[in-house]
This record gives sequence, C-alpha cells and structure tokens, in this order.
Amino acid sequence: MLTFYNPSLVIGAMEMASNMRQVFERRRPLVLEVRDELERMILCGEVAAGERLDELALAERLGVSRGPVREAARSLERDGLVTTVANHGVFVRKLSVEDALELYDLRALIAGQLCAQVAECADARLRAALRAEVTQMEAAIDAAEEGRYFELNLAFHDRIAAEAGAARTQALYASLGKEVRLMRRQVLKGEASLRLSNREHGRIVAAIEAGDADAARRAGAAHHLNGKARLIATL
Amino acid sequence: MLTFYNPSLVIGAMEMASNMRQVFERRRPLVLEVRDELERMILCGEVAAGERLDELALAERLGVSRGPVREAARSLERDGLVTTVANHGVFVRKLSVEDALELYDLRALIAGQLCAQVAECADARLRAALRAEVTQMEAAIDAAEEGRYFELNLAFHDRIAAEAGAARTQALYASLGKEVRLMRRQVLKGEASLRLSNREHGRIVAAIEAGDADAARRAGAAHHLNGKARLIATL
DNA sequence: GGATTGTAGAATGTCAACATTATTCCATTG
DNA sequence: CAATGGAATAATGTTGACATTCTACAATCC
Repeated sequence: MLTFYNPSLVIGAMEMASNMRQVFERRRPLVLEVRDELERMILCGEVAAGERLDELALAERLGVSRGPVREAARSLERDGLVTTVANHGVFVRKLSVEDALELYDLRALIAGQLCAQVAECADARLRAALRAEVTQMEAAIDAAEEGRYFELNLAFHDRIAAEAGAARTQALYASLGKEVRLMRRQVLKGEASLRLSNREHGRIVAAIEAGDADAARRAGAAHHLNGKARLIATL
Repeated sequence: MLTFYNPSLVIGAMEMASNMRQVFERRRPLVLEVRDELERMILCGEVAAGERLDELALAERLGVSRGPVREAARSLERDGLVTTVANHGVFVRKLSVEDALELYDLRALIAGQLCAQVAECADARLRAALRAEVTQMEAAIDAAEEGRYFELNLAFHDRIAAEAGAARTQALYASLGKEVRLMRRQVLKGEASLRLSNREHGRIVAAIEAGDADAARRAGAAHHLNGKARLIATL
C-alpha cells in the first residue's frame, strides 16, 4: 500500500494548535472546488451570459478531469446560473428582463418571510446588532465608501436570513441572490439611492425591534421591491 | 434494464406512423431516465428514508454505468430529495418535523403568491375551468372516490401554478411539492377533511373570480397552512 | 482485559478512453 | 445556381478501470 505525505506527522506540537483544523477537517471534494471556481467566474462576469462552458477547456485549465467539471456544472444548473442543453453543453444563463423582474418579486416574498420570522424571535442582542449595522451603513454613506456599504449591506441581509431559523428558506434566499446577480446591469448607486436603501433597512429593524412580524414582512418585501423599481427605472 | 429503441434498426412501414414520434424525437439523455426512476423509487417509498442509494447496485439494476447514476443522484440532491455525504454516498433525505413544517410555511407563501398572480390575470375561461374543477372534486367526495379527489386536487393546484405566468415561481412550487412528499406520514383524509379542503379551494376560486389578488393570496396560503395544521394534529 | 494499531474489504472519487450526436462545409445533383 | 446529401470534425454522453477514503475486524501491546 502506498503511503502519502501527511502534514500531521511533521509539524511540531507548537504548530499543532493552529493547524488542527486543517489536519482534521476532511479534504473538500474536488467537485466543490470546481463548482466554486465556476460560480466565481460566472458571477464576476469572466464568462459572458449565454456563453458556453467548454468542459474540456475548463478541465485542462483547472487541472482536473471532465468528470468533476460536469458535476459542478450540473450543480450550478440547480442554482439557475447555467442551463444545460443535451448534446450541446452548458451555457451561462441569460436572464430576460421578465425573468429578472420575477426573481425580484420572488426574492421580496422570501425576504419578507425571513424578516417576519426574525421579528418574532429576535432577542435584545440581535436587535442591537442589526441596529448597529444600520448605523455603520449610514456612516459608510457619510464617508462616501460605497464598497464598504455594499459589504455591510450583504452582511445585514445575511444576518437576517441566518437568524430567522429557517434553513431551507435561508438557502432559497441565498440561491435567488446569486441568480439575480446574473443580471449584469448594475443598479447604479449614487448617494441618494444609498440613503433611500438604508432608510428601508431602518424600517425593517424598527419593525423587528417592535416585534411586529407583519410590519417586518412588509418592510422586508418593500425593500426588495424598491430595488426592482430602481432596476426598471434604468431600462 | 433500461433499453432504448434504436431508430437505425429496421421497423416496418406499417409501424412507422405510430412510432414516428418515438423515432424522430431525440433520445432522452440516460441521466434523465435514471433520474426519473430514482425519483419514482424515492417518492413511492421503495427506498426508505435515510437509506443509502448504492451506486453500483443501482447501476447494475438499471443496466447503465455508475456515471449517470451519480449525476442523477446529484440532480436529486438539488431538489432536496437526497443528501450527499462525502465518501459515504447519497442517502434518501429524512425530513425532521421541523423541516416539514418549514416546508409547509414556504409552500404556503409561494402558493399565495401564485394565487395572487392568477387573480390578477385570470380570464373568463380560466375562471370557469377552476370553478368546474372544484365542482368535480365535490362530486368525487360525494362518490367517496378518494383517489379521484387526490388526482383532481393535484391538477387544480398545477393549473393555478401554470397559469400564474411565473415560470421560476412555478418550478419552485413544484420542487417544494416533491420535497414535502418525502414526509411519509400521510395526512389521513376522511370525508370531513376532504370537505374542508375543498371548501378552501372554493374560497381561492372565489377570490380569483372577484379579481381580489390579496384575498386570493390569503386563501391560497391558508389552504396550505391548514394542511400543516392537519399534519401537526397527527403527531 | 482494554486500548491501539494495522490490515482487509468495500464504497466513493477521479480519470482517460471510447461511443454517440450535432454542426459544418463541400461535393454532387437537379 | 440552389438544394440536398454525406463525410470530417468537434463536442458531449457513457463507460470501465484505477486511486483514495472510510469502516470493521482482528492481532498486538500495555
């Protein structure tokens, strides 16, 4: 039997602690690595919408065989990032305007649900954290740091989704989030839009703090529907 | 064993007409055939919840290689019917009670959305068709034909989903439908439950006929939430 | 006797080769 | 000259074999 280089055998006791995780955590399946890379390529726009994903070329570029690439591509299909045509390959999904608008509606619906659930179960600590994030976002706008606002905005919505305690709903929300990102047409974000957007965040948190599930649902949905309206305005 | 009709083999001229479709229609990819078979096995309960799907055994039984079986299994994972554990294989998903209840909530949310959209765009023909189906279901109850009621019930909900004109939402509703079917614990359907259920159908159709989107949303959601309540009652 | 280590078996993960299908382009025919 | 038919080509579909990992069991050591 062949024996392979095992990092756990040669690292000193001092280094063990910091490397424990790496050592004991199972190696990630190759498929997941490939999947993440393909997802990144698509969401970053390195491959254009409608373009074909060449199995062989990708396999060679990533240094793996076609099998994992195939599986990864099928995995992306589930999230709506690509579409597969038999005997023709997989293509980066091209969202029609109608598709995008439907996605906004659907996402607004889910977001409303998540906000309502958070409103019903939020404790003082969570409320304070959400309120703090809104304040931080306002500060980011004041400092004209759009990148930071974008980052905080993602974290804010992720936190709400995570704290709702509904795993399946959270996963669906995240999946739809990736799907809408296929729409390259970025909703331009001037300072005015950011102020409006963050005011909506404030309304969501206010409803959560008040424990008003229905108001939180409406505020969460409205926030996404306003995003939809901003998209329409750019058409 | 899955055997396929090969158009290159001789078929008599007489048989041509009846077999035209089969001959000229592209052969479905093997993966889809396997996928459908596995899905049937799971939803029919031929493989118990939590049970492992043996790649090799299934491949031999279906007369294909392990590749298509693997891909089909991954496809099922995307629909939430199985879960994959690295180096351990794929297992029929075992729904916890919490999971099932969340699915009911999520499905109620989506169903409400679909009903609201149908209420906004339904024409006279569709309204008549929906009303007729409710009447037929009532007749099925009178005749104590539970199987027929079940069938009509599925068609009724499928029609609403299809006519809403929101492809992504419809697909999601269907996917969630398969997922909830994992919960073997059937909600027992006595005549009383059927009457109540169909009365809810009537309320949905009434709201659609009135063009009241909000009422339709509430009626559609309530119908599914009542199903959830019936499930809870059996615990 | 209990814990540990090594080994054997079986399962999944990965790969490269082969088979099939679809497109393209050119020759042929009307 | 247009249309049709067929090879050449390149992609996906499928397969069987090999590599790796995990579980179980038994032999060994403390």
